[in-house]
Amino acid sequence: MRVTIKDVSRIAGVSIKTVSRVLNKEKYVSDITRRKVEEAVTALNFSPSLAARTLAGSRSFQIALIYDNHSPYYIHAVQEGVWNRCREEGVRMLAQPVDIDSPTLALEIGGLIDETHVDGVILSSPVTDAPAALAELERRRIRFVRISPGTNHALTSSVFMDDVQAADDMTTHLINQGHRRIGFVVGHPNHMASDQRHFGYRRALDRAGIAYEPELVRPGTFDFESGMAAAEALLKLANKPSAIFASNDDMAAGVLSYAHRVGLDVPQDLSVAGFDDTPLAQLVWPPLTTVRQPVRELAYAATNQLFCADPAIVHQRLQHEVMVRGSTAPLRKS
Amino acid sequence: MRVTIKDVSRIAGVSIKTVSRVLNKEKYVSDITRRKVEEAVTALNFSPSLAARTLAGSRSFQIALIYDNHSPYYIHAVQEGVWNRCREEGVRMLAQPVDIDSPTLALEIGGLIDETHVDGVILSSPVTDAPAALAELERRRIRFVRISPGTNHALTSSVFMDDVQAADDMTTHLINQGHRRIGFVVGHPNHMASDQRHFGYRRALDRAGIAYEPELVRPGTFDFESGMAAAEALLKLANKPSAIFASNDDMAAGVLSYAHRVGLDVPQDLSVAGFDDTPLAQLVWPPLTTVRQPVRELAYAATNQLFCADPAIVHQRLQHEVMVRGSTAPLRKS
DNA sequence: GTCCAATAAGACACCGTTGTCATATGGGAG
DNA sequence: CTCCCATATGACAACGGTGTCTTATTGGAC
Repeated sequence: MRVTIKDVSRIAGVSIKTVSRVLNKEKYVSDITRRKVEEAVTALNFSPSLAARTLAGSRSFQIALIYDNHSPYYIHAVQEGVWNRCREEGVRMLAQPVDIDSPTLALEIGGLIDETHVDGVILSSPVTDAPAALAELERRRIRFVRISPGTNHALTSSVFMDDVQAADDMTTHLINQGHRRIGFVVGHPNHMASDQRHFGYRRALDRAGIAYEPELVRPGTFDFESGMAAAEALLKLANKPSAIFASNDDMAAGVLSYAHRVGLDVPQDLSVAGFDDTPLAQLVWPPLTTVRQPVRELAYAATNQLFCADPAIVHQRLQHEVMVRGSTAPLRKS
Repeated sequence: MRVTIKDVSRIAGVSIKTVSRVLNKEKYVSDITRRKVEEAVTALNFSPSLAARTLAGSRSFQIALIYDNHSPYYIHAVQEGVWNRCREEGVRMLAQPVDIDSPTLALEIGGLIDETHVDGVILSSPVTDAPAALAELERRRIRFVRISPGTNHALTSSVFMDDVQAADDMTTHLINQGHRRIGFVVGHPNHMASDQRHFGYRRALDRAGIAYEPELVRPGTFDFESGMAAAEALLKLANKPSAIFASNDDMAAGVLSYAHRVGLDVPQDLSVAGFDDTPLAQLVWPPLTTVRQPVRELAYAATNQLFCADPAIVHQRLQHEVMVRGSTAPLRKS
């Protein structure tokens, strides 16, 4: 029924082992033989069974992408980046959502690896910092690369951007526009990036000689509602901020929305900045000034490192960019 | 190194075939034996190799989800729905992005099936209507279920919502608010849903005795920019509409954005309605009146049908809902 | 007491590849 | 001319499970 390597070998007039050699681009195959095999493969439209290759060989031609992130945009971009690199390599990507707070996290990841024999794993933030996940992967001595890890940098290769510097850059941009009272909305406490962005904000203020005021800093959870709530709290202060920097775009959209609701004009009455540059940033009014995080590129680079033969641990930093759009403006003289 | 069924059989003191029986919940295993095996499985933390099961058996415990949709929100919801049902079934989901306009589409899908031996396939719109994809799946006699197909309904089981009725309902809602000149932004011509929503709009107008005016209908491609362009065209008409119904949320966000840009107040000067109820609908100002499309539920139901033993072709319609939010208001008397 | 069907469990081939080892050939160094 | 190594190919076992067939062992009907 199914076309197998035997059919190919019969048509090409060689042994199955030789077909296998051609398939795996091994040395010691003559050009004539190679061509015969390739022709037979094309003629029969043969695709080797991954199951058989996995069972017999030492690779499975599959890698897993493990994530627990509730931003569809982020996940989508990560999947795209990983997939693009996988496709070049002829490797399948298994996208695996998990819950990092689940007590069975390690079991799930272990089961995934046992069942699928994946050749490697990409960990997307915040799974990058789940101790149970890291321990399990270490225990199995499986190769893995992390995208934007927050802790334990020495553990594995990773790719990331400089969240501290990026938040510093954005804050500095606002300061340069004359703002002195700048509100900040912190991200979800599960994400290490939240803390880093918070620190970048503080560092920029410090360098500019502006006092850090706790009342200008509000907790958030990276979602729209928490941005709105934070905006409400900040704008009800007696001495309210002239700009609000939310540490992701969803929360910035929440700030924007609250501002509209109470009749504030953005950016004339209030400047608003976000972080991530998700497509959302350009789907709101006014379009958000935000930090572009190169998610697709990060995912692509991480996958590339996984495929890289060299087992050395490499840390690769990709460049962020401050995208200035309509939601920020110089401080109005009052 | 790896824990195999042999290790389990040794610990449990039974043959590997008996372990296999327990794993597959077959009949004719005594309770005592079953318990012994289960204990050994737990003790060794054994997960059977999917590769071996696939090769030896008649199932692969994997299904493929094939999509080509550029809306991250939509894909994310579909993946979640499919994944949720798969997890219950102990089956892995292979998420496979494709390009429906690629000349190698059939080859790619064929290769995927040959390589992975998937037990079934879920097709997400608009791959549901790509003739090359359908023909390839038919040829291989592989079971597949479609989510929101636009054509060829008799071919397979499917789940969908009534796009015509939904667009009709939304248009009727606007008419009930007093609007008579209602602009419409058509979706991407690749998607059958575009045509259906367009027809629903027209049907509602017709029933209300309002003339269908081609100048009020603009082409779009389901993205923000095309929504903005359509809004510009519509609002520059001599006799401009008092409401615009964009056939998805991204385009509605574009309409909103253009309206803001030219200083129109929504909904006082212009009502805007969308379609899909993606999270975006609540991340813009004002929040969008839109049609809720039950994407997660559709995906879940489709996967459920795939797992359903009964091979009968079933068509399942899920209910939509008009979500009235802040972007629409009764027509102002002028 | 005999027979048969239902229950319970094992032996063994097989799925479609790759890894290992054996074998054959050709050409350059000595 | 011999020897050896690089090149080229094949035979065969192995990977870790499931399908099929065979072989006990019950227990109820006659």
